[in-house]
Amino acid sequence: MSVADEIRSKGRRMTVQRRLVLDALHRARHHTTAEEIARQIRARHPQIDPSTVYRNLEALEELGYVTHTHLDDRVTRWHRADVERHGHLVCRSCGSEQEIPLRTLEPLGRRLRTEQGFRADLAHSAIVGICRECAP
Amino acid sequence: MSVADEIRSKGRRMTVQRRLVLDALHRARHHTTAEEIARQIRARHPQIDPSTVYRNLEALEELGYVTHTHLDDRVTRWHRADVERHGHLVCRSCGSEQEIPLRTLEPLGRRLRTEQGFRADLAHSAIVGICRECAP
DNA sequence: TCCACTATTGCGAGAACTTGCGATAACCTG
DNA sequence: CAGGTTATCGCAAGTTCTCGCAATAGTGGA
Ligand SMILES: [Mn+2]
Ligand SMILES: [Mn+2]
Ligand SMILES: [Zn+2]
Ligand SMILES: [Zn+2]
Repeated sequence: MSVADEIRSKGRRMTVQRRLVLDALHRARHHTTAEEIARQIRARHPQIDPSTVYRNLEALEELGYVTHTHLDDRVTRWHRADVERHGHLVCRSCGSEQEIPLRTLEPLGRRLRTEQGFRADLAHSAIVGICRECAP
Repeated sequence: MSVADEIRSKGRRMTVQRRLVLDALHRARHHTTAEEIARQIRARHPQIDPSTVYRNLEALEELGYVTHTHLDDRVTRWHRADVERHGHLVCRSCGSEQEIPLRTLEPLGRRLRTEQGFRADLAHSAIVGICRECAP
């Protein structure tokens, strides 16, 4: 079953706008911003409103094709849901970003699960701190 | 040395606006939003611009009197720097917030420190997930 | 192939900040 | 306790994302 058929089977619709957002996420290697996706799409299709891009990212996330993470403070980063998940370390001094395997974060996940009954998504927000180069 | 003197000794100035922001943070028990602080101050001093509140929160953070955390996605929460730090668990289903002692997060902090040389600030961003009540 | 239903769109307005700028007022110095 | 320096302010405009609404266009069924 194609993605379009899957989407339709859930009572949603496959529009040209939705397809374009999905394509843009496929072309992007890593996490992109909604603004960047909107910029790319509007370069060829200026009539497509940015709000449509934001709404489609949300819809595609509900449908399970897309997720988002938060790297530095404000911006939301979007990416396909089928790429391997990983955590992020962000240096608040130099801004450098580093990926870490989820395995490193798992012990904390297990602890929160058993002690608090909380199922943590430890890849959702980057961990902020000071990187090796910036530490005195 | 008073806070005002400390601030002046760093080449900054103690204005009525800055004092009001500091007072508002002192009155607030926990994390507040910039908007809430601006609302309180403007109730008595309508001529004070919201942008002044935003700029003062930033300045007071640089000066070391204030810090911020991120609970759910969009809003930044501000609080005095001298209150005890703690982590947060936020449920993405029901939105509930729960505080957890930093002690729970410390093992991960040590691991990131030794394996990556990264000094993590694990209280800066809340951990997102599904709480006990919302889990099936 | 045509139709009715309604998910989705574009647009305008709004929320929540951010930024540039000229005016104001802290503050240090003497 | 003036006077000059400049940090800080208020204001206006810009940015990024959100939301309500009427028009449009995918869809499944006839
Ligand atoms: Mn932050
Ligand atoms: Mn998020
Ligand atoms: Zn760094
Ligand atoms: Zn919950």
